[in-house]
Amino acid sequence: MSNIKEVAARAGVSVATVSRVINGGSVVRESTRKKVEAAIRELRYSPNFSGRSLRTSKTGKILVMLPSLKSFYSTLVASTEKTAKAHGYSMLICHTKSDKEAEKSYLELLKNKMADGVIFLSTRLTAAEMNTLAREYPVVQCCEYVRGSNTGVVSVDDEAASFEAVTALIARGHKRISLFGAERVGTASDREAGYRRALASAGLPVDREEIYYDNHSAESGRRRARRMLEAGRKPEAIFSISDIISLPALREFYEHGLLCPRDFSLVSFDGSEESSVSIPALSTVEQPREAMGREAFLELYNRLNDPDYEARIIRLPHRLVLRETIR
Amino acid sequence: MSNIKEVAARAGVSVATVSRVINGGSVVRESTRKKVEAAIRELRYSPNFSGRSLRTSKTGKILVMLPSLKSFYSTLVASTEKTAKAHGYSMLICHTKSDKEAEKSYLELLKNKMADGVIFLSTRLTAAEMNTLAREYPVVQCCEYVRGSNTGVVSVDDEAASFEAVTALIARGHKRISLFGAERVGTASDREAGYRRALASAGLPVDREEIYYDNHSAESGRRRARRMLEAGRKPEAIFSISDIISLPALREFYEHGLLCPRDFSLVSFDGSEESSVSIPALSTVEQPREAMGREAFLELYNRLNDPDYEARIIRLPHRLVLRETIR
DNA sequence: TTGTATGCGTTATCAG
DNA sequence: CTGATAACGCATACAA
Repeated sequence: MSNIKEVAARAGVSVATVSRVINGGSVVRESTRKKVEAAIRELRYSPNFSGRSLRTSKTGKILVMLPSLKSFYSTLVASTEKTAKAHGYSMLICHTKSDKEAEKSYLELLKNKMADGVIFLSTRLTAAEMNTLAREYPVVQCCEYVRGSNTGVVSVDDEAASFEAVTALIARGHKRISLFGAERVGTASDREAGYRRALASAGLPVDREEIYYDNHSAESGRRRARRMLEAGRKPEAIFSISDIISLPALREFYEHGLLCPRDFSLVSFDGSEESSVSIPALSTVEQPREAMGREAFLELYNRLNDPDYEARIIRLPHRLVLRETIR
Repeated sequence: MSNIKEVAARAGVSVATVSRVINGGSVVRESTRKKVEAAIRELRYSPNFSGRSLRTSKTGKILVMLPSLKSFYSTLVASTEKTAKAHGYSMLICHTKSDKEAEKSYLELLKNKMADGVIFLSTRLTAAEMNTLAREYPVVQCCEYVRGSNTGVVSVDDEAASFEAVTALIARGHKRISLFGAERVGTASDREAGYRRALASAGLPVDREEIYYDNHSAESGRRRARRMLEAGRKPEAIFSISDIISLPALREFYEHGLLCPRDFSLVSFDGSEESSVSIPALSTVEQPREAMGREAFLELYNRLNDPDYEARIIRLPHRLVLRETIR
């Protein structure tokens, strides 16, 4: 409601002085500072960010592109935000629903000077589009990322983690291991690569019929299971690239009388809250969400403060958690 | 990068004309419009929102306060956003973690003129604080809300729905029905009221020992179950005010050898995605998320366009879905 | 240590 | 139908 001019008038000083008090850093006589602060309080003044960012061409805001609201992201995003806040930034969440158009529309906020940078937790952009974007704005991809992009990247070693997960299945004596995967995104390919390497290492053949591609949604979990059953196959062991896929798949199998680990084994990816709560509890590759969220912001922050900062690829350690879905 | 002045220069017109083209509505000769549009394209111009909103004192943005990222909110929020977009607004998600300070800090965006209004999907504000806020800004509460607030409200009839849920339990012959509830928020009280009325209607006593208060988190689900077992009680039937609480509770009981519906029954609230995927699938009160998200925006929109608009309380129909957790 | 003046990018008023 | 210009709220260079 009130503006800096009114505060200045009330405090009997100029707007410049009020600005100095607000932003700190400058030398202001203690007594004037007191007066100004009193005026600010009395008028319940808050700076107008449009005015400020018009002037400074900074917004103090970053975007986080979220494909869906699931609790896996809750702690991750909380960690990003905490770190951001500690560095004077606030965070705005963009709910993209894995929709490219929605994503692009949110990206307009960058062009419109409503935000200074962006962290992708998932994206539908191509590598080319991503690179174009990153040339102009600070960009970091976290967890998932597209291959061949020159943005900052924070992730686990998806290939190695998947290798480990599938190897655990093999160690339990499983020979026919299906992949519930997804095409396109770099992360999914890496996980598939780990799957293939694990089979190869064990001298097991890769059966193309055992690879089930679909998108990254809950429905797709059920769909994969149904496809498998309709093809006349019963699961023996499954490596699934995401908890979000695993849970509905488990449910679908359950509805067909197939239970884990009695009838088959499953190892999944993400280490979401749900993985430890579900019945049976999922064996899964846990990603260090706290650290990932933090590092994602920090990487962005470097670039935010230095246009010439060279983007890094940051790999964080995963942890394979074996629970009830493996025999 | 480029601004309206550069576009004007390139098109050989004044900035006023460019503005007219951008905003439509005004009469502009077809040929000049073409020229301007070409210039905009060539310069890849996007309007600077800070400049615009400084001038118009509108932002075209609304805030959505989200206590946590869970898939229950995914479709709801998607529906809000779709409706918002259709009305020329974009939506920013604020991840409050049910933390009052975080909430307040996001509310600054209103004061800072970064957003025009706010939808709460949950809040820690008191009724007084909520009312103060609503006097100054457009505010709607959706799903959950605090009692005695004069904001717009969109919800189901929590009392009636709970009555129905508990009555279903009673109809199955259950006599000792525990409540997994929460104090404070209006919604939780309403659900508790429905629970009490159902018991009373059936001539069943309310045993205070069977009421388990705690907060609205996943951990609290396990905690409640543990408390019950530690008190030497086995569950017979449970009415839980949220799926997010029910699932971990089920898991905790399961770890103690207690299974649903073999050993006890449970009816829950929300109708989240997880409720139909879990094993066993939850019996739950389904909220019409799509409609709720839509109506929440619409209610806000009314107030956005008319400061004198009188806030309404909008009740939407729920649906009791009986699945596997009830015998 | 403080004040004055300018301009950030936009829209809207007013004149032409 | 179009152009010139003031004003929105703020931070800062420069003057004092």
